[in-house]
Amino acid sequence: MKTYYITTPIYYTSNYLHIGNTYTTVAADTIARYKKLRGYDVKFLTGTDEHGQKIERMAKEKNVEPKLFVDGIVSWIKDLWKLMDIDYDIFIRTTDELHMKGVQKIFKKLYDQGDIYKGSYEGLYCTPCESFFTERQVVDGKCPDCGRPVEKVKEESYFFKLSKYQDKLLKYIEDNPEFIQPTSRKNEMINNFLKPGLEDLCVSRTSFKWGIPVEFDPQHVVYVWMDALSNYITALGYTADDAPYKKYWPADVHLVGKEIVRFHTIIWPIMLLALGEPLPKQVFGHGWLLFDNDKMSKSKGNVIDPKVLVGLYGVDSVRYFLLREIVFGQDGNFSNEALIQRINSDLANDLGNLLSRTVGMIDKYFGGKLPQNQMPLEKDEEVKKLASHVIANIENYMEKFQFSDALGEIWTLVRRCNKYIDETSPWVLAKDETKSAELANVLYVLSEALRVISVLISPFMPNTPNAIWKQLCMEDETLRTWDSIKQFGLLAREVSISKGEVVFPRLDVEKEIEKLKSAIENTNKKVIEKEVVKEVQKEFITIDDFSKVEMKIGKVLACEKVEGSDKLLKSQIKIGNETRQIVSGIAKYYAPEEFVGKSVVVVCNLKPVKLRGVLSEGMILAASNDKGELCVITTHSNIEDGAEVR
RNA sequence: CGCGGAGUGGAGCAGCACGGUAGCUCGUCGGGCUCAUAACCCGAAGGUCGUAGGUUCAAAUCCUGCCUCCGCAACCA
Repeated sequence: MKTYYITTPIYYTSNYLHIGNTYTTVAADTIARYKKLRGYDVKFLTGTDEHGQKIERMAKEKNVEPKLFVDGIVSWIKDLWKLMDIDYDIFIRTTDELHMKGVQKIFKKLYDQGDIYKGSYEGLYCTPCESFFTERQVVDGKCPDCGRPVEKVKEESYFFKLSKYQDKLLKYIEDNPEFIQPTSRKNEMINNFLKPGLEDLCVSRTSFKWGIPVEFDPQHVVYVWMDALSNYITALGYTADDAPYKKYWPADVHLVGKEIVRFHTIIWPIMLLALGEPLPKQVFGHGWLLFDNDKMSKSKGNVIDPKVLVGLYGVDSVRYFLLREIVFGQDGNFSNEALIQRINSDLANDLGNLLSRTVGMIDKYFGGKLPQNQMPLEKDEEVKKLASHVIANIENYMEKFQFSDALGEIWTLVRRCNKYIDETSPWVLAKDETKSAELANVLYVLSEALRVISVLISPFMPNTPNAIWKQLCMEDETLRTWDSIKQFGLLAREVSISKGEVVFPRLDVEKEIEKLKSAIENTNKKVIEKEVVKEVQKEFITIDDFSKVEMKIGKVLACEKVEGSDKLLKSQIKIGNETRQIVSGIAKYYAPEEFVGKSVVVVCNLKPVKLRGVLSEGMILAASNDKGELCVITTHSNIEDGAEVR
């Protein structure tokens, strides 16, 4: 059996995913389902990229282990894929043992053969933020995050010799026009990066720990791309013997967003060239999903949470919209109006209604079962002919991932069926007893067309076909295959029906838009980070664990706002015979002057950290709720500072 | 001259790599039908294809300049 290996990018687990990530994954899922339907042995890979400084830092802020932090996000993501009916075969996490081992081996191999060497990385560093920035990122010589000056810092790190392979890669790209799709992106890569020449890539870091250690130099962790990109082969057990790797690699297609085409068409192929492995057959860089023609971003508060949409309209509607509305490869636009309109006109009016009227007539005119005696009409031929055209066209479009066109084809058939009803006017036939055989035929043709349609939409919309099959009592699974629909008329003549729910109820446009708008706004208001901690699984600790935390009563001697921050207060706290400086994120709830004199609970043996560049030697305990309201813990009656809390 | 994308009837998009009647969905207007989810079917109006030049018998499509919008620039799909 022919194999087909398709991948999505692995998603970075610093936050929840939005509709854009969902878009990529839905597209990949649709291709995977389609290929399965066409008889391929498919492997569909997705997963998560879980390392890096950003995650290390976020976890630290939440006071959880990085692994625990990402576990929370990963389970959220897996839920999302379940919700979206994503039928992946492998879910790789970069924290998986299999992956980490694989990356270490790859790194070592490249080092041993001289493609990775030790050098020093010079970059612009912002000490309070503990981050490196590129020259382009820096704004007027200042850190783009906090606005403080950055300084040039040298750090020992390993480099990967991209330049060594650039000519080989250029040749490969030119010899394989299908490799980078769409073509416009190919030109971009060649002109923008390959022709000017590549710089060697920094592939290790010593400035943080949350990553895969370099086996032979554990000071270093493997940096970003070498870690992330390797997933496509480690997931198949690249380094193990007789692994699926041998069967499925090279990948048939890596589906990626346009912003990471570069990594997938330059760094990744060069890694593979260096390893002596075959290159993926294709990297497809699709466009972005914009919101009302604006880029989605958290700061703009216009991020669409797919769970909200699915909650309101169901998976199939959302998947249909994404794949129909947007030309794959180009940027597309999400808008509430467009979503509602698509659902209404295509799904409710055209498809849902077609099913409903067909089933309704079989019920009304024949008591729910068509008679054997049927008489074909001339008009049938047009429907049949169109059906086979449509199938052929879809096969064409799907090879090029033109989902929108493929769906458009299906809908020409749906519309043709509605027209066929008009042309044959079953309600007229029903009045004339001698026309009973013609009437039965009309309804048979419609049922059969619906069977074709149901199979055609199944890669795009995994649930709707079931509803159709149920209403048409189509239990025979051999009638649900791709090959079976190429023959019009396989469905048994005596169609029985069982009336069911309306598959896509018609929506009241204005009401729905309002509803959608407020639902989206509400979810965006929620402070996302708050939830992360909640979702991290709680485990029991023992009294010994608890006693590791040293807490004492402290008295606030002085307190002031931390400059450049609207959340932080810096307090001098007397704890017995020592005084400590502690920074806490409570400025929104306490004015510095009202905070002075309070007795508070201080965690004393917390590792000191710098917050906004200000040293903090401990933590003041406070209670906070989901609304973000906050209240510092204080004492009920007088007790001297320095007293232990236990 | 950093790189790339976009500019097509009221809205959203296709078409452009291989020049030759400007297509689709929604909306608007008119008509038909009544099986159906006030759904369906037919018809009509509406476009100097951003702009200025060029190539050509012929340009939305190829070339050049300009204008406007957007994105990327080594961890946003």
